[in-house]
Amino acid sequence: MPITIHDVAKQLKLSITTVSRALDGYDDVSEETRQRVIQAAREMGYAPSRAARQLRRQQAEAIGYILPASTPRFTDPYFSQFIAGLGDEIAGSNYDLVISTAPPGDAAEEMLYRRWVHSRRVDGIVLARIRKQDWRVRFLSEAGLPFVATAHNHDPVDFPYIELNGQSGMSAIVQHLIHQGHRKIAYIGAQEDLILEAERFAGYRMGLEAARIVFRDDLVAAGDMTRRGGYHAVQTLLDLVDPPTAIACVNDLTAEGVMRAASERGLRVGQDVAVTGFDGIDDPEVIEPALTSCTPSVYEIARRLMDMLMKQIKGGFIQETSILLTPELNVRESSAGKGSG
Amino acid sequence: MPITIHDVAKQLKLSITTVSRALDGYDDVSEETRQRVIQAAREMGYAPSRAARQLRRQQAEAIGYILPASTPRFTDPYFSQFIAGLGDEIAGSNYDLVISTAPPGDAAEEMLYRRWVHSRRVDGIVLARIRKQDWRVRFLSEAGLPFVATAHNHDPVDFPYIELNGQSGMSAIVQHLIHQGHRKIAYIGAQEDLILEAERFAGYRMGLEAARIVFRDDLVAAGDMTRRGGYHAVQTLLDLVDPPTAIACVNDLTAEGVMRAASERGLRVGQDVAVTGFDGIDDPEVIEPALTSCTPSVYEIARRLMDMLMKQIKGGFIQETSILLTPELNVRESSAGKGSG
DNA sequence: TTGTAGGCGTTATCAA
DNA sequence: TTGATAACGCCTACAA
Repeated sequence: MPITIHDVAKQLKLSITTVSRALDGYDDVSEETRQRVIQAAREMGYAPSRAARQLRRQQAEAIGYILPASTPRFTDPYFSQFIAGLGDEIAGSNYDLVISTAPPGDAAEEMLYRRWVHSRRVDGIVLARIRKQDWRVRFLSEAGLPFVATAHNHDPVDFPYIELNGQSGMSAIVQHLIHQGHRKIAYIGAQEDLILEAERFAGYRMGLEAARIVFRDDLVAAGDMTRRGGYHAVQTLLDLVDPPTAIACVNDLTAEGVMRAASERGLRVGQDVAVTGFDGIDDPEVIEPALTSCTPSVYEIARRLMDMLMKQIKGGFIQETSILLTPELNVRESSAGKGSG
Repeated sequence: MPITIHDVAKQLKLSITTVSRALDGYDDVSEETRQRVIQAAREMGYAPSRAARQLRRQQAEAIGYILPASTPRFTDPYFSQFIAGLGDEIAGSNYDLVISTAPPGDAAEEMLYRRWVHSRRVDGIVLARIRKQDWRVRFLSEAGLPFVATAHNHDPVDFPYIELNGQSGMSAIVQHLIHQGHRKIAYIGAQEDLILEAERFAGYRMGLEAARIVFRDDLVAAGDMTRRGGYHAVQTLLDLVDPPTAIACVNDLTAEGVMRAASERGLRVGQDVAVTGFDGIDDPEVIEPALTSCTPSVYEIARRLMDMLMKQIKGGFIQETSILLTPELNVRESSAGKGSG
């Protein structure tokens, strides 16, 4: 039988009101009483019942995040880091992070969102992988539930998000490579229907144009944002009669696959060939050479996103509602080498 | 303003009692009434308030899992898959999965567990990475909160777990390697305070002994269950005057690091050197050669673990309280090659 | 500075 | 078969 506020009150011969307010830090309770209450609460192992407090306060004190588990075995470190960022940021408050998995676009996904909203399960939601047309956006904004997202889309509804500017970021990467002396710069992209692919590819072309380098479409290959995708996509590029000296990848995972393929062929990454990523996965798992990518990292973005959501919930008002971050280049070994001109 | 049971009752000119029971499937309500209630509830978008129901029922309808985020940027795919397994299994019920992050052994970790228990935040907990001496075990069993773990330890307390038998598994791996013709078999282990390390290492030695191969301690290196750890640990082994022809790793990630190091040195994994993992991470990210590891996978174990916990919570009694699975070998390319004798 | 009392939305007991 | 009513544990306006 768990300890309730009544037990503490009885023990101290005080009313539950006083106990409640002493614990909540109201200033209309004498310092001496407060100390006694705090002391007793700790000794008895008392913590307010979550359910009761939620009912009374009409707040769930929880944030929800639905993992887009397309396969049962998703393992992009992007999501681990994203969750870590959300978790670390929320840790300071006493809000909880509630996580569910559902395949994107699935009926189960819709059920889940509805249940969370109708049963007032969470006070806010973090939306990942926004689709071009996303019913969730309208649903949540109609329900009046605060949410933030990792990208914007073309829905008519305005909502807060933080997004890395893929175009300027990729353009900067290409210009960096050019600055290193590279002229034959390849690009490995993602699935065509993703917004981020369109933007990053546009950035790639922009970067080339800025240096008046002619676009060669044999230097473009399609991956799928996985290591494996990068590994396979790069094979054709490396087999070319006139192969690239630098390879700009749509994300970090693709770049890791590329590096693996290169080193299997005896090419030294950072010397014989330059490789760059995008996303800033800061991963102790990753092995040298360190990957040139950009900041802020996913982890950082997740933290800011959570902060933004909490402010929205608490204050009701946030200053910046939509943030388009210009990524900064984080040059490391993988693109240190000089191109062959 | 969310819809409550009163709204539904008023709309139908029924009492809240009837509505509640119609929705909960009691059989003392006429079929006609039930249909009307269900219909109206759906139309009005009614779902019972989580908080109120929890308060009344004295149940949180949630399971907790604390991610051992040693650094802010943990990214072991093991955890992604573990979470996916928990999430997919719980999805059938209307329980939620509550996830927090805390560095293992940290004060914050302890606070978190205490808060969850005292505020009756969760009905059960999944414990990962059990330590040899783990205060959590005693704490939870004293608090009477159901929990399950991914391993047992030497605490005097009995608790339900599912565990891959590290000893027999690793022993089987070593014997497999011996069968392939290897005699110089190295082992790369994990942190010493982990139970799984003790067991898997014991399995390694058992496997050698079974074939009367003399144990060489220069063939043992310590990693930390990361790719990077495997990558570094294997360097010394490969630099030996009399290097190993096969390397058994404590987990899949370590093995990936080892494969990377080997291929950088021009060694063909599966031909020049055999490498094996442990855990059965079934990861679309992983690149060839396919890694010899074992089944059932983490994902599978997570599902069974969640199932076990739910049964314990619901029924109060579970048949098998501790399951020691004998892992089956999943031989793939990485250990296909023949040893040099 | 402290105590009394009402109600948050359910579910469960009992009576009609 | 249905309805009135009492908790569940907490917070807070109001009274003392």
